[in-house]
Amino acid sequence: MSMSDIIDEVLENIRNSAIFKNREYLLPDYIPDQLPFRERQIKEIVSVMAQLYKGERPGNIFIYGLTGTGKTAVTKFVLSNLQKRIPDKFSFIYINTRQSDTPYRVIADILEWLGDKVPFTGLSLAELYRRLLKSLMLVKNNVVVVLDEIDALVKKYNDDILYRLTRINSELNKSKVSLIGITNDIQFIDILDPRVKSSLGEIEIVFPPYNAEELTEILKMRANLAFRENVLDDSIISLCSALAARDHGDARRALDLLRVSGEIAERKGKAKITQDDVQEARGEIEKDRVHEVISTLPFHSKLVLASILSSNDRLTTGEVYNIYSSLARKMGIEVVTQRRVSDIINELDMIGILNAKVINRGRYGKTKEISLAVEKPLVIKILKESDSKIASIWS
DNA sequence: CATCCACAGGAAGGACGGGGGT
DNA sequence: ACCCCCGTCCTTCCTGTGGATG
Repeated sequence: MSMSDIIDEVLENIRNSAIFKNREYLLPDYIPDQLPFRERQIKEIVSVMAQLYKGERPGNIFIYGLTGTGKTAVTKFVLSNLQKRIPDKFSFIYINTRQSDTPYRVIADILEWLGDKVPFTGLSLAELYRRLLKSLMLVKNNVVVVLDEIDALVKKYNDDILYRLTRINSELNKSKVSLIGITNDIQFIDILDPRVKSSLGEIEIVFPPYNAEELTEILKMRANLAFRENVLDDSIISLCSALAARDHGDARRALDLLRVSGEIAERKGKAKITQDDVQEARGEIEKDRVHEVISTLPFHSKLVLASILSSNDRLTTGEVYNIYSSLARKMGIEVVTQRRVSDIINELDMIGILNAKVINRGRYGKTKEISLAVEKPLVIKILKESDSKIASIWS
C-alpha cells in the first residue's frame, strides 16, 4: 500500500465516522471561541492587558483555580485575541512548567522563543539569565510571559526564577516583561518571598470550579461541534458532567470522558453513544493514566510498589520497608535507605497510585498508613510487562 | 501526666551520566 | 583537553511529634 493510499484510507475512515463530525473540538488543547461562565475573568484580564495598547507594561497577574476550570484556556484566549487586534504592541509566550519543569528549561524556552538557540543542558543558570537579558534588550515590544502551574516549579526549587523575572524590568529600557502566573494551589502564594508576592500578586484573579449545570452547558456546546446528529442524547452529557462535577468540576476531564466515550462507540461500530460506553471510557482513561505513570517509574519505586502489592491490608512504612528489603535480597539487589523509601511512598501517593496517610498510634509511634489506590491486577500486569526483574516476583 | 514509639520529613551533599564553554 | 553545570536518585544526619501507655 502506498503512502498516499494510507492517507486516503485514514481520511476515508474519518469521513465515514458514524460518531464524530470533528473530533478535535474535544481535545484538551482546543481553545473554543466561546468560554461560558468566564466573562468576569476575561474582562479582568483584558482590562489589565489593555495597558499594552498604550505601550505600557501591564501589571503582573496571578491566577488561581483548580484544574479544568478554564484558567489556561481563558489566558490563551485573551492573549491570542488581543494579539490579533494589536499585533505590533506585544508578544507573548506560554510555558507550562509541568513540561518545562526546571528553572533551566523555563529560561531556555523563553530564549528559544526569542530565537536564541540554547543547548538542552550544560550552561549555568547564571549564563542563561545573562543571555536572556541580552536577548530581551533587542526586543522592541512588551513581552508577556505566561507560567502555567508555577506552584510545582516553585515548590520543587524556589521562587528565585520568579524573583529574577519580576526584577528583570529594572535592567530593561525599551521592552518590559510582565508575568501571568497560573496555579491550582491557593495556598501557594503564601510560600513566596514577600518581594515576589507583592510584585506577582499585583492583580489576582480567581477561577471557581464549574458546577454540574455549567459543565453540562459546556459539554453541549462542544458536543454540537464534535459529534454528528443524534449520536448522543442529553442523558450522556449529564452523566459526563455529573461524573466530572464530582471531581471538583474539572471541565477537561468531562471533555476527555465525552471524547473517549465517542471513540469507544465508534470502535464498536455503533451509531449512538450509550451510558455503558461512558462507564467503559472512565475505566479506560484511568487505565491509561495508571499505565503511563507506573511504566516510567524508576526501578526502586517499582519495587516498593510491588512490595505493597504483596499484602491486602494497610501497611506501615516500616512494614513496606521490610517487605521491600526481603524482595531485594532475593533478587540480589542493593537496597535504598528507609528515608528514601519514605520519599518514594510519598511520590507514589502524589501520582495517585497509593493512599498514604500519616497517622499517630500513640505509644506505637507515628507512621504512614499505606494502601493501594488502584486496581491490583492492573498494577501487577503493568509491572510485569515493564520490568523483567520485577516480573520474576510473580513467576 | 510524662514518656517514648516509629517513624515524618527538612537539610546538605554526593555519585553519575548527559551535556556544555573555551 | 580541561573543567564546569545540570537533573536525578540517593545517603547521612537530623529534629519533630500525637497520643496510648505506664
